[in-house]
Amino acid sequence: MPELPEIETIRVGLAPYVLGQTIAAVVVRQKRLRLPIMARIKSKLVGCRIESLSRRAKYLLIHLSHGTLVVHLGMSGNLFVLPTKTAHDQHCHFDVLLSNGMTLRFRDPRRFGAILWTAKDPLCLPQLAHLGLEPLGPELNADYLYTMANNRKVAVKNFLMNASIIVGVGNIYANESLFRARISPLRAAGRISRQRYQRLLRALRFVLRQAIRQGGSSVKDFTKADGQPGYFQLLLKVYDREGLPCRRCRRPITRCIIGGRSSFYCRSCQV
DNA sequence: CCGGCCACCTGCGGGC
DNA sequence: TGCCCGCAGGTGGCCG
Repeated sequence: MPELPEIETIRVGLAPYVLGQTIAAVVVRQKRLRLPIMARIKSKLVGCRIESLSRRAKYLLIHLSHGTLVVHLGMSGNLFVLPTKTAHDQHCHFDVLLSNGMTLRFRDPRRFGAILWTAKDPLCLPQLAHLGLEPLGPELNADYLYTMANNRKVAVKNFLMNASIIVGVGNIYANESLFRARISPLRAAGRISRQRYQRLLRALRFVLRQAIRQGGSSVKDFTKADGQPGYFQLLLKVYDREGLPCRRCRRPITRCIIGGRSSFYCRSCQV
């Protein structure tokens, strides 16, 4: 489900319900996520106030009056705000009960997500410390991509999804931005000109901003904090469109596996 | 250092 | 109807 636009949508959607609230209680039903929820996390959280929400890569950072709760949604995770006492199922692993009678709930069927807590700078956590640049941040430019790609033989799609280079780009938006930039996902990262990286960066930023504006994407089940579905899926040009006509040239969209992940592109438009 | 492969886990849809 | 297989938005460890 979640790439950068979905996390950003969740961050903005949760804010009005959780900011300024005090944590009254915490329920851990399943601590075995991709990384286990730390023992006695309740004692770290109860009594704290939620000060602000931010995002780094695909991690949501919940800044507390003492410490930071760091949430990653993996492949199937979601966060909702619901009235406390709302029924839960077997995938609702973690609840934060707030002083306003609402509960912040983490649900994740596949349990590839993670919930971390730190008293220190969360950007110093091992999971966050070595991440690449934010795609919408000011430090990133085409020269950076061109330089980092130098001599790399890996497919540009994998390069785009490499979080030590640039963060937040998952399978959907890698495919979509390469289509928009008219670059083949199979092309070696080191065989792309500076000018085409400029084009790719513009396409990536356009696609991400558009998805954020539309309230996030999802193939199946993405819903925003208020339970409304995201609508970006209506705008997908290539992802999950194998055999369907290219929106630009009408030839069928090709699917192939790159780096173990399904990839979609137009063999005519993308070179 | 780089790149390819695999594991982690559950659910769903398609084919037989 | 029901079973089995392949596949799914991410990350990171291991190995050559």
